[in-house]
Amino acid sequence: MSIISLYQAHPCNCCNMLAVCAKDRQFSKSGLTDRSHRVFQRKHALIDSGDHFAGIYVLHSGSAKAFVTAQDGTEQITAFYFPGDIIGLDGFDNQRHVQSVRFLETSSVCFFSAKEIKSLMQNSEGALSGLLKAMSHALTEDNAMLLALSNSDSEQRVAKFLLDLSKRYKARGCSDKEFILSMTRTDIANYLGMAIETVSRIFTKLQKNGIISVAHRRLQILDPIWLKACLQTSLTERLTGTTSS
Amino acid sequence: MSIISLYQAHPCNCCNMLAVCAKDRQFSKSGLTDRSHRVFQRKHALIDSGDHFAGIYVLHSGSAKAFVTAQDGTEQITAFYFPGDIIGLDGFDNQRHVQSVRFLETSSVCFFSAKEIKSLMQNSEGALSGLLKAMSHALTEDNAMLLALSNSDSEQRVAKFLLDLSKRYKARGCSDKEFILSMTRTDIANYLGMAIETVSRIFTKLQKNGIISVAHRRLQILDPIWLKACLQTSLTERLTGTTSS
DNA sequence: CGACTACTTGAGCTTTTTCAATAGCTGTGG
DNA sequence: CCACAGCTATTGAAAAAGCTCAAGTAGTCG
Repeated sequence: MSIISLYQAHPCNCCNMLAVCAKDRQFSKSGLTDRSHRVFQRKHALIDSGDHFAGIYVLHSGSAKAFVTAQDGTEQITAFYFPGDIIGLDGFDNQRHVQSVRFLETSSVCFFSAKEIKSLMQNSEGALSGLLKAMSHALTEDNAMLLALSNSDSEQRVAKFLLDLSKRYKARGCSDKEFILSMTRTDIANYLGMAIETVSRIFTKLQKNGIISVAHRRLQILDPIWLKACLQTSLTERLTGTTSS
Repeated sequence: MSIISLYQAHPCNCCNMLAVCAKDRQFSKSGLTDRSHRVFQRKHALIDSGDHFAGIYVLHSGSAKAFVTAQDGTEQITAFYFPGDIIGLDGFDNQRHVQSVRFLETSSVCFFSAKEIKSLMQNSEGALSGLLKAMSHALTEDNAMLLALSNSDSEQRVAKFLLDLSKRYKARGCSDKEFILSMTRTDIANYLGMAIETVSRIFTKLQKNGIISVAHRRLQILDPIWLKACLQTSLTERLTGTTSS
């Protein structure tokens, strides 16, 4: 029940999260009071591909990325996580993790062991349907991403990416107009399936047209309407020759 | 338990499937004996996007495709299903389906209502972990697809697609060297995120190089080794100028 | 302060798409 | 049994989108 209500609310404020984790500690009074919360630094690994599946994590603060690795070593980022997101759902299959997870900044997570999950699921109908929902939701996200990747050009992908971030920040009570990109351009490019130079160029283009303002990691969405319009048509199509200096 | 063992085994033969569905009928002797199996014709819909989530289906025979639809009406195929595959897992989130599902040929499915699933999950630990596995597996598949879409060129994608099909047919006891493509070129192109002409050109190219033989819907993999090699390097790179007539 | 990493920008090149034309297959009806 | 319509697939040529390479700038960390 705890894991799930948390997932649905996408809470950012620590109070919610702590309440949840506190509830969890009450639930299984065994010995994981100290293990249930862990803090990690930027670039550190939460999960490595191939790791044994011990349980799932709820991101408490900070942010993280998940990626899969091909035989030739190339990596593909499959998700970015923000507070309240559940990490490690890919481990139920085969009891091993397929994805690796690294933090993008100093972050903390709350751990739920497989045993805890199992008993939660069997004792609480809400928890069960909640977990199924969470996984189902992750599937939907992936599908949306697949759709975006194969049916959109670079500009549309970047626009979609920014709007997604905006939505997620808003859901967490943060500003949806101005936020810090916790991932590098390289991460963004990888996630969106394009070259880093292309990301850079599109940022520049959007900025020149007054749709966003981007300086280093700080991003502002100046014109959400136009940004949303980018999802449909390409900028150059809509502006019939603008490119003002 | 029944749904799951079936998923893991990926059985193609009807006996296995029927046994499973029979087991299921025993389990809930209510009134769904007649509703549990349904037959559909080619192009008919099993699920439309937005449909209320009633339960999940196990494909019994035939094949199907799932796709999501963007605001502008463009569709993106997200999965192909073969006997034994579970359909409809995206519905747990929001109690509505995001994906639509259409059959590629005359097919039959076995239905498990949400109620049945719930009681199965709470009474059988195996069933629970099995369902979680199935969903987790679907996530992994999606991630693999994401990886392929953004890190491979067209040739590698087509090669991967054919090898995947081959593997899935083999798992179902069918030949992994020769099979019928139940989907159109358009479907393949859509799934792989490329133009239909590109699919056609790559098929031609692979055939000219003696790697596959393709006539209409019948496909033969003549040289699996080379096809696998296509996943790594492009054909033209490996053949240092061949293009024999 | 220097090395390093992250980011931006330009130019040529490659891949893939788009457009257009053609051919083949399927099913229907005369 | 053939002809026709409609869908499916192949092929070529031109155009576009995005990638790679290369160089340079700007923050960041020790």
